Amino acid sequence: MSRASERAYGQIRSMILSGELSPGTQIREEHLADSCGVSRTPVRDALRRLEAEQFIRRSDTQRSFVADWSIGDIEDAFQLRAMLEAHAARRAATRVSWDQLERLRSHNKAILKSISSDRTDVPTFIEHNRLFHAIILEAAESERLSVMLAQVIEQPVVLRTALQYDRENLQRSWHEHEELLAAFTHRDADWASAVMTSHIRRAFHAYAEAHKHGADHKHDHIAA
Amino acid sequence: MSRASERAYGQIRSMILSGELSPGTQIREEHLADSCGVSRTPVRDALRRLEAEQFIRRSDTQRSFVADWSIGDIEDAFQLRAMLEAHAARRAATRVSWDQLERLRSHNKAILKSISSDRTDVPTFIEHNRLFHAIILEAAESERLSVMLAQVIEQPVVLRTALQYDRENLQRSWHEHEELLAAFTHRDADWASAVMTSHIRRAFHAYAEAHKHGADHKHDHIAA
DNA sequence: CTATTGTGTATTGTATACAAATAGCGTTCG
DNA sequence: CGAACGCTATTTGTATACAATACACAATAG
Repeated sequence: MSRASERAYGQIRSMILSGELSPGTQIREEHLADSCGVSRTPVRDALRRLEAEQFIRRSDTQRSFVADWSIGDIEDAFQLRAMLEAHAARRAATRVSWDQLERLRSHNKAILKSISSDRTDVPTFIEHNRLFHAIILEAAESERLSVMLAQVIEQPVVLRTALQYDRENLQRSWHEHEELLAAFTHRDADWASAVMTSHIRRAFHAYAEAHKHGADHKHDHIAA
Repeated sequence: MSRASERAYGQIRSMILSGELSPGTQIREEHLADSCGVSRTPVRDALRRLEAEQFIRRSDTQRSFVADWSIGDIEDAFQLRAMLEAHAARRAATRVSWDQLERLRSHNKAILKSISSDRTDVPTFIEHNRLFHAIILEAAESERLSVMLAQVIEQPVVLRTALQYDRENLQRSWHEHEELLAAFTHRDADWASAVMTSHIRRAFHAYAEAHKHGADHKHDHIAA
């Protein structure tokens, strides 16, 4: 995308992710245009994209609001994510190249390193984790699947899930990745799919566990 | 959406569906603006939506083209659709209301009627079929799932699939709907899911069968 | 003859002005 | 007192002008 439009998109998105724009807030195009330093045209562009990605909802009369996710919506997203990632793993199992396998191994080594030192390096963990999953998606060779998964992965609360992990969860994550690698090495689609389902569902319960305390779910994003 | 924007969207979409805009064609905003009788602004709006729905692809340099689906892409779409609709059926099985069940039965009655007369009424079949599936999606109660399924159902080639059905296929379709109704009545999620998978996969093979003749897959949409 | 750079044209991106629609609120009427 | 109406301020939608960018093709250098 072009400069102004891309900038508006990124800026609004991170405002939502950071909680600066809290769930349920009404969005005014001109206001955002000012705070992004561009005109309304690229802001509108960005809003349409964010709407398609379900970061933003529109009322029946065309007013925009920051999406407000209930705990049910979040479980819903995890359920879809589990299904889609399992599908990706299944496809990847029979398609993954030697080069991709090497890269997967390398990222999981980096993950191990990030949780082995005295102080766990969570940002590094998150980044290599992201790349690990991205390679599987690449190996799955389905443009459509990639687009869909992006919609379900990059949601506010989901993005923050890894931050909830305690050390034990992070280590399990590494271990599950290793098992995934084993499944890929044996080209075992069923195995890969099952491990992935388990991997994502555990992530959901880690999230739910961390959030079942604190009654006001509406502001979890900010508090997390 | 507002009038001009909505109109542009519908018009461009049907131009793609009808083949008036053939796959691979470059799209020029001003040209479409003229043929829709609106300015470029709402056209751009419409293009963004169609891009999100994967009717349109953009080059790395921001030029728009009508999406050109290979047979592999189409199988891919059917695979995702089968998975997502099965998931919808699974969820619907335990949530469907009495009223929704009644509506499902009524639409399937209409389907039976449309294929029972001397001359099968395919448009009527398609419409009631669409509504039948829409009610299941409604009963599944997942906004996100609805959005995703829309992306995968409403593709050019998929829309035309029913037209490919011979009478036998249409009757099987009715029968599978009846079985789905039985599964719902018994609140049997596994059964519902399995029937739905089967239902969609059969539709894919009906499509593939009808299209394996005729070498030039690029123009199937037009020929169909 | 091929590759590369320059220039004009076509196409998309952005800003702005104006039109249409909506919401909030006070007023009036039942 | 409450409901319906209509006004005004606010917000979104559309058109248009202009800016930036990409493409096609020609000219030129190697």
